[in-house]
Amino acid sequence: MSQRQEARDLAEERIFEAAVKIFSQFGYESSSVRMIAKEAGVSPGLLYNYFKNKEELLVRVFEEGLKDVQATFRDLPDDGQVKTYLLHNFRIMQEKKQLWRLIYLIRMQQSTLAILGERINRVQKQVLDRLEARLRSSLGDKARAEAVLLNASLEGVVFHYLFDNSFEFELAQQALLTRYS
Amino acid sequence: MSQRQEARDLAEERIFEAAVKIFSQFGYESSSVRMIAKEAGVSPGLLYNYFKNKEELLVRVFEEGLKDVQATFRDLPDDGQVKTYLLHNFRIMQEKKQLWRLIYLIRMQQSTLAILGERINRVQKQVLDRLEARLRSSLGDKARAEAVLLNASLEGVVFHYLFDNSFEFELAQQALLTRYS
Amino acid sequence: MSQRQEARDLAEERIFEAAVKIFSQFGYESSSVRMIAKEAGVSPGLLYNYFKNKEELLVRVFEEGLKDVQATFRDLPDDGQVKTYLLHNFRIMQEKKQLWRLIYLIRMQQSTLAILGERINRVQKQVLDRLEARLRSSLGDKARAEAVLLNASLEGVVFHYLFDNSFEFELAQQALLTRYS
Amino acid sequence: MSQRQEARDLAEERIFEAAVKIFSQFGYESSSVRMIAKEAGVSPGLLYNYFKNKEELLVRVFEEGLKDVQATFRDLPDDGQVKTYLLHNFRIMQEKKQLWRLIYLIRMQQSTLAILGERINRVQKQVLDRLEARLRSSLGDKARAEAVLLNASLEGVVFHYLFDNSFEFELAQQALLTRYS
DNA sequence: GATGAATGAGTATTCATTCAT
DNA sequence: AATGAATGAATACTCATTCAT
Repeated sequence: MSQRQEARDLAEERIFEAAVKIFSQFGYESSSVRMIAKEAGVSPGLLYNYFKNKEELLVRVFEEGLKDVQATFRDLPDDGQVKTYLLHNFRIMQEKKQLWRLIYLIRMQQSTLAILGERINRVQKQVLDRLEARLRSSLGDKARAEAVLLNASLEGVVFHYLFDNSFEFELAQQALLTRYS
Repeated sequence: MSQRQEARDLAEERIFEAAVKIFSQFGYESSSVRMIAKEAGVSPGLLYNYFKNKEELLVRVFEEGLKDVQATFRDLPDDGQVKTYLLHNFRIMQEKKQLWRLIYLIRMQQSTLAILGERINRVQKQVLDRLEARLRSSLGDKARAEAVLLNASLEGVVFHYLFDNSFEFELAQQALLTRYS
Repeated sequence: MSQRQEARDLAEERIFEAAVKIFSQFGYESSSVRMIAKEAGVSPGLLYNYFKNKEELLVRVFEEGLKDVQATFRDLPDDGQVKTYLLHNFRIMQEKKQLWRLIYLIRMQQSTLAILGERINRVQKQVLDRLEARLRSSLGDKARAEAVLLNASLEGVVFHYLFDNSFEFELAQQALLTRYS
Repeated sequence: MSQRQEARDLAEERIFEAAVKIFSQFGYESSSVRMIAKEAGVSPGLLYNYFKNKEELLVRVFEEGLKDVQATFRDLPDDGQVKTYLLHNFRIMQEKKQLWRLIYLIRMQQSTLAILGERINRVQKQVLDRLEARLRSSLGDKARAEAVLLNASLEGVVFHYLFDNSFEFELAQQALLTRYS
């Protein structure tokens, strides 16, 4: 029973990893279930033992990925400073590049946003609130505006890092970190 | 003859507008030729009287849009200051919302980047160089790094404006403009 | 009135020639009405002023072509000998290559044969009867069998001449003519 | 697993047979994938589980058919005489009527010749060379010309047998065999 | 649990034909 | 007579999904 459960988990895990890889590479619509199954080394039919359909697979991949990122954030030592927050972001962005690509793709696609938009909005709000809190002490009532801008700036940097291969990331990183030291 | 030409222009224009709308809403892959034809109020076959294929339609939409944006930029009064540049961007972003959405979607999708990536890279480089030139006088050799960061920040703001409907644009805009006044 | 008639005939003639060329090159199904119109230098719509549809165009082309061939035959001096008949065939085959290709294509295509099969059978019978008559004096009651064989042989040579570009026509021609001298 | 394989083989076989039938009846271009699927009693999509595309289906049908014919030739007792060769041809022509129709259709259609012309030319050359060898002993240096003519004559007979339902095959056959006895 | 054969609706594109001009 | 814009059905092919094994 336990063995069977493990086998199940193994297959599910492989499908999962494959889905992250394929979705992040080709986007939701251009990724076929067959491609994911092949990448996972299983038959196309097996996906439907674990996921109701392609859409649910995307949702689950997104949810798990988000949990993963949030857990990583929690585990990193945090002194509440903005600089530390930025460094964490740059680190995770590099470690979970595929996942981040996927999250951005989902945020921009009407079809996927319809499914996951609500969830994304909640996370955005949380992120923004925490960033505002970090800025509050030094900036006072300008903290909210600066938080909104900093969040957008950081996402702009991440966006370029993920999708623009001529992006001079080091320069942007240094400039941003210097500003918050 | 003149009536012919009018009919031609009208149909082409309607297909064009429909393509901008549908592409920017769903992205290239998820937009079907049928959807575009329906939106334009014509039969699917008619598209091929005006555009060689779906890909050429995308390219034309992109090229025309870019030309339009560049012309608008040229027509706006410019004192060479960063603040003015930002204001122009915010203005165009709002006026050409659909087009900008489309450009972002293209930049993130492998299949469309394969078609238009080269063109986009050239524009990116040009934008960056001009931004660097504006910053040169006040920042000296830190101008490049700041240009890269500012460009990313601006794009982050645009990104949120376009795809995040809970985005507090006014706050971000003020914060950014204040910094460069 | 007469001028108009001439104009009509001119356009019809050009469509005709174009149809022979295109049909014989690509076959009936693979030839598009647009291709024929383009080749004729007229608009696609004009075809339907002269021909009810694509099928009727084929039928008319075939009929006219056949008439043309038969007229040519009639005009050539004939001494009633088999050899002369063969020479006439080789000559026309070379002069009306396109037309002959078309006739062969029609004879082998179910769709076109359904339309023209009856007509073709009648001509075949006529050809065969005349050939038999030529052979009667020298061969007596074996004339029919020899006529059937000779006709098939001749058509085999024509077939290779038309569709097999590695065919050694000169050799075959000499061998056949020698046999009937 | 065995049942799987049986199902596979059965479906593939049915599609194959259907393709032979439809292709030989209508030719390549005029045969639609739908028609073939319907004839085979399967859904159109299933074809692509067994054949990469319509063209590969044609190639496979052609190659298999040719192999089959060549094997039959090899298995028939052969004394090296022309008459025996002719008899073999008449026999196979009758047994593999559909296949032979298809081969003739392929040879006359530009689109299919582009695919299979090379292969067909090689076979043609081989056939001709062997025929020449059979004739060499009795005809000497006229063997080549006679081989070319005989081959064309034989093909003319086959052509009429396949595509002309008023063809008096028995007469032609007797006349040809008599000549080489 | 796992397979992969099978389906059928969907995709981009072509094309004979019509008809207002 | 002549045009060519417009249509809609047809084409080859793909793909998410189901289900017997």
